[in-house]
Amino acid sequence: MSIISDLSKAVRCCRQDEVFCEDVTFTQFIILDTVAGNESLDMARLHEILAVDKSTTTRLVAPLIRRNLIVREKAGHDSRAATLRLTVEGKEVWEKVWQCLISFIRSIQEAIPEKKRKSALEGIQVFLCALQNASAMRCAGNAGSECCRCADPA
Amino acid sequence: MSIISDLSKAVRCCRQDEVFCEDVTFTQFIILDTVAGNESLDMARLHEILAVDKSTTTRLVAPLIRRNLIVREKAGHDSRAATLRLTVEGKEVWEKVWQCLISFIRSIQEAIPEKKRKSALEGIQVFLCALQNASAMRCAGNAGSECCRCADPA
DNA sequence: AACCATAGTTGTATAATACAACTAAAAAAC
DNA sequence: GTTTTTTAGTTGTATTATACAACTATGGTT
Repeated sequence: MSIISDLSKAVRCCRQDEVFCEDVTFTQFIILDTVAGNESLDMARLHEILAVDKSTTTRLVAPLIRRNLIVREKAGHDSRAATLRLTVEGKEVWEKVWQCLISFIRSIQEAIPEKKRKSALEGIQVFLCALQNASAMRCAGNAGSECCRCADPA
Repeated sequence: MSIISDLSKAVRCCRQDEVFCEDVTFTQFIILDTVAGNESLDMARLHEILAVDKSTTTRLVAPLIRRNLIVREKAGHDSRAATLRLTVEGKEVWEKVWQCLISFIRSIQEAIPEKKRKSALEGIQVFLCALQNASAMRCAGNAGSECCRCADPA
């Protein structure tokens, strides 16, 4: 139990620099990073990746558009759909935050005794898989249960 | 890098049942649990444990008081200070959510191959320590740096 | 008595998130 | 070709968590 609360605290600790770098939140960076990995990206694809409500995707992208880090265009195949691309400024910001994050991750790795690094990374991956599976199972398994109300699993 | 984003996603997955159980969020449960572990608890102690701003502690506790799960009293030693206690109803809700959580944690454990359980738990603990250390170091180490703005480490 | 520090609250604000309802476009059914 | 259904994304509304600044009231120090 304390692991989950520690997990939650650790992630908040991480996100506490909510204005993470270049006035970009961690979630916003995830979006920049996802869009950077493609010439352009469908909104539909983005909210699949983010695993949030479509409305949330719209809200998360809006400040990045407002700040001219991302530009939104009509998709060729469907006028309802939109595609996203990084602007020149968006690429610059993405690079800067990326460097920031790299050094942060490096300091995490350096804080782990070298002999334990491999098993730590394996351990956490196994745990995260289990956590996600358990969450998915809980939603499905408890469907209709009054005890728990669940959103769709990611 | 993807570990941190997976971590963030996993914790959100966990907290996605934000109305976790009995209409209590995960953070609210943490508070109930912390208060339950003591006959009564100082607010000052609570916000040390939560590692958030004092104002945030006030905000987090308010809905629990409003719903009569927690009661706030003046501390004996200092009229400015407040102490918190669970009500009878608060204890009932705590027990219910606790059971919920226990079965959730059990399903996480069951989702991990038995042979890997010990190393997974060790791995994640090592990682979380490193993450928290890295966060603290980053705030301290970068003090004054324009690149990163930091809140106080936890 | 005056000044400083502390405990907690309140005003203000941001970020993330979701549900319901909506518009407009595309796909399916007839 | 028309009608109905589905889909992509937006908007209204709302909650939760969080922090900074400023505040009041109380306690501690000089």
